[in-house]
Amino acid sequence: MSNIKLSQTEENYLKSIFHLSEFGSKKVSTNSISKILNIEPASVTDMIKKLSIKKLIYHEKYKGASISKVGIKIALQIIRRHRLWEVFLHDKLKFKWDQIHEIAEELEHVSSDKLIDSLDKFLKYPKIDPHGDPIPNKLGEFNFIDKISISDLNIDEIGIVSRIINEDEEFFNLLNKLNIEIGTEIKIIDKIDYDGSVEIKINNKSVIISKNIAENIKITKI
Amino acid sequence: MSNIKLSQTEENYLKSIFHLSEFGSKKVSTNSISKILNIEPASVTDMIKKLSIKKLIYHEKYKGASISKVGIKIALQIIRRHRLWEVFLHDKLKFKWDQIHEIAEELEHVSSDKLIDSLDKFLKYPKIDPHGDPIPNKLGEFNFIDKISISDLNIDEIGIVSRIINEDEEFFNLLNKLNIEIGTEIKIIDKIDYDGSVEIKINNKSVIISKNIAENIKITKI
DNA sequence: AATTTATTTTAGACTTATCTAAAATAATTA
DNA sequence: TAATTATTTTAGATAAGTCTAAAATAAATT
Repeated sequence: MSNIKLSQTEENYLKSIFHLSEFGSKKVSTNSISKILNIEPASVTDMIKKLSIKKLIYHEKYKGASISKVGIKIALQIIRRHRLWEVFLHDKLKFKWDQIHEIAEELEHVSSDKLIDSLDKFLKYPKIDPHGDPIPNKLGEFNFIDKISISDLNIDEIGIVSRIINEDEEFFNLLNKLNIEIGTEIKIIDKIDYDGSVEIKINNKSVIISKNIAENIKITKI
Repeated sequence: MSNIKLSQTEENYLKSIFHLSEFGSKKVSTNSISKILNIEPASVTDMIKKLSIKKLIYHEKYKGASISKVGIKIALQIIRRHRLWEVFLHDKLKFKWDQIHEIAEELEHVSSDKLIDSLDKFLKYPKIDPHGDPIPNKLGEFNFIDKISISDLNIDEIGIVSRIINEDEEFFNLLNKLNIEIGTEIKIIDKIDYDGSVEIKINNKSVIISKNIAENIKITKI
C-alpha cells in the first residue's frame, strides 16, 4: 500500500488541488488554492513545495501545480471518506443535506482504512453521496458524474435530478420548497431567452427557476 | 454554553488528567501525565501552564495539578464522545472489542455537539460502552461504575461481569476463550490463598484464573 | 540533618503551518 | 514594446507543541 501518512493540512491542500485541477486534467494556480482554502498565497507556496518533495504534485516555479498519479489516488481516498461520512450523517443520523459537509470535513481525516471499509459495508456500498456526487470505491474507481444541468435540456425533454452543486442552506431550503431532490423527474416546459430562466414541471406543477438555479441542478436525461 | 474550543492536544491532556485524578479527587503529578501520554515532563509542564491559564486545572509549582469543575465537565464530554464512538464501532461496524479504542481516540476530537447527540440517539442512548464503562449523558451525568472485581467475591457468591479493565488484544482473546463477556454470570468456587488465583464457574464449566486476570474483571454482585 | 536521588521547572532549540512585507516573475494594457 | 498590474516566491516572524540539557525544588536515605 502507498501508506504515506499526511497531516490534516496536507490532506486539505491535496483535496483542493485535486478539485481545482478537475480530476488531474489542469494546472492549478497558487492564487486559486489560496482563495479556496482562505490561506495567504505565500503559505500556499510553502505547502506546494512540501507536497512536491513528497511527489504528490509537480511544480515548476511561477507555473502552477499539477497533481501526480499518487496524489490523485490519495485525494480520491480522502473524497471517499468524506462522502461516506456524508451518507452516514444524512441517512443514519438524519442530518439535513446542508449540514453534513462541515462535519464530514472533520471526519474525513480519521485515517483508519478498516474504519472506512467497515463504514462502507454498513452503509451498503453507496455509489453516491446525499448531493449526488459519486463515491470512489477502495480502489479509487467511481461512476462519472452528470455534466448536464437543467439549462442544457431542450423544451419537452425530461431529466432526473442527479446532483446538486450548491450546498448552501438557502439553496437547500429553496429545493425543499420546490420539491426537488435527487431522483426527482423534471420536464422542461419553456426556456426564456431573455435571462436564461427555465419553466419546468415537477409532479405536474410548473414553476419558473432562474438560470443560476437551473445550472446548479445536474440531471440525467431520459 | 461553556464553548471553550480546545485543540486535540489540550483535549488529550485534559482527559488524561481527569483519569489520573480519579474523577477529580486527587492531585496529578507531572510525571504521571508524562508517562501516560508518552511526552517529556518538560513539555507537560508547558501544557499544565496553558491549561491553568484557561482555568481547566489548578496548579501550584512543584505541587501537582488538580482539575477544575469546568475541566471535569469538558473531560466528561470528551469521554462521552469516545465511548459513544466505541459503541458505534462495536455494535454497528462490528469491530472487535480490542480494536475500537484506537479509532475512538481520533473520532472523539470531532467537535460537533449535534453530531454526538444524534449519534447518541441513533445508538438508542447507551449507558455503557463495549468495555462496560459508563457513558456520560449530555449533562455529564453517568452511572457509577462497579469497583468490585472477581477477586473481591467470596466462595459461593455470584456476580455478573460488568466491566473489563484491560483492553489488550491478548486479554480479549483470553476472555473469548473463557467465554467471558459483559453480562456473563460467574460463581466463585474456590480462592487459592497461595497466589490469589480464583476458581470460577462459567456456564457450568469451572476454570482457575490468575489473580491478575481476576482483578481485571469487574462484576456486579447478585 | 546532610546527602543523595527523584521530580519539576526553566531555557533554548526545532518543526509545522501560518502570517506580512518585499522581491521576482509573468501577464496585461497602453 | 514599454509600462503597469497581477501573481508568485522569498525572507523573516509568530504560535503551538514538542525536545534536550541544566537548574531548582522536593523527597528519600544514610
